[in-house]
Amino acid sequence: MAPLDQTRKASQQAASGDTGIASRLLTWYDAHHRDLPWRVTPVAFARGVRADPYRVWMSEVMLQQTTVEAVKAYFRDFVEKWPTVEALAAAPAEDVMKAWAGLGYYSRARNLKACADLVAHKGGRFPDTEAALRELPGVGAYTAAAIAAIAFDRPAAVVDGNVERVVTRLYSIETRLSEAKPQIRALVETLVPETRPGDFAQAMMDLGATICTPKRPRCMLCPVREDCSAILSGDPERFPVRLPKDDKPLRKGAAFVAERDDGAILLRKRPEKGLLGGMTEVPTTAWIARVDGATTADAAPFPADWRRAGQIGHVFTHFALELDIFHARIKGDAPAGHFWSLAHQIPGEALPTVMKKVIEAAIPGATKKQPTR
DNA sequence: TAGTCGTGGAA
DNA sequence: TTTCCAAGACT
Repeated sequence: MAPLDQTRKASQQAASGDTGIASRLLTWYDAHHRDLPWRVTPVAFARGVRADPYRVWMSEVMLQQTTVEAVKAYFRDFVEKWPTVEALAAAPAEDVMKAWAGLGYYSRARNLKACADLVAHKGGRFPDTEAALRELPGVGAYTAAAIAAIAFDRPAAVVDGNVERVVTRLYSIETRLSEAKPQIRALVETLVPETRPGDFAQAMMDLGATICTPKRPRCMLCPVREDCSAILSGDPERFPVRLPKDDKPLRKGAAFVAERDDGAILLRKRPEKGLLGGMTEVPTTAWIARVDGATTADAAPFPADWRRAGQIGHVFTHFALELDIFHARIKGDAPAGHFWSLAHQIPGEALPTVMKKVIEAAIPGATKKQPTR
């Protein structure tokens, strides 16, 4: 079936009152939904309970390109520290970065803070329309639709990676995913029910996360298998159709862990923009593509009795990194642009994971909250 | 529009 | 071990 025909057929079904897919999905969701810290259960929703827009927004930003399991602990920590958007707006940006450390994509944390400041300044209420939400920093098409649907019960077309997978399978969309997005959105719009659009969105995502998985989908358990085109072909894993990815280049460099006699470590802050923007690091060389790999202490930001302390590897989204680690004990004041972080402060610093690896390589246990040394 | 931006778990 | 990629946004 041609793409336009698929869309037209779905439109006719929706227009003629065939809400079968949404209906079956919601029934399944009532019985099999995941219980998540930011979620209002279907039973509570039926009693009139509505999600707190602040918590919905917080969870959606954290969940951008991030797994549910990784988000849970951070979400609980954030809403405990800052229960309201006003509380988050009143917090120092540094504290927010520290609390976000380890979750990745750190521009999200900056945008989170900027958005909280903006919303709090405008009275503390989040906008309740997709268009107005879309204007907030860090809120794109997906997140605006998700908040509108989940927090404000609006029939927005919520399209994330799960939904793309479910829809491309339902309709066996052969078009490359990057080009199929408009068609996918149009199809989702035809599926969104008048009632419970928020639960429908969450049901689609739960289906994608637990049944219609990227690998080995559990089609036998799927509530919409009778509606699914891909299952007939016997190879639903084929969808969505993606382009093969390029290999990641390797970059190398050296990192320098300077330790004071009392266990303090010399740190500095990265520029606000770019990779690991606004986060804290130990001094390092530039991370450049090189084949010799022979880093020496000559590259250190200042002279000291640098001793090799091993090597760590880390994989970012678009490159892999190998860092040679050097360790030295130094005395005196921190060089310009650097600061000493006391041993008990180090676990709470805004250190991205790669930097925790570096410090651990030189001083085992230094970044752990309960030092074993 | 295509590249940039983290991390960790699953297979 | 390697590969994939997760409730994407921004430029």
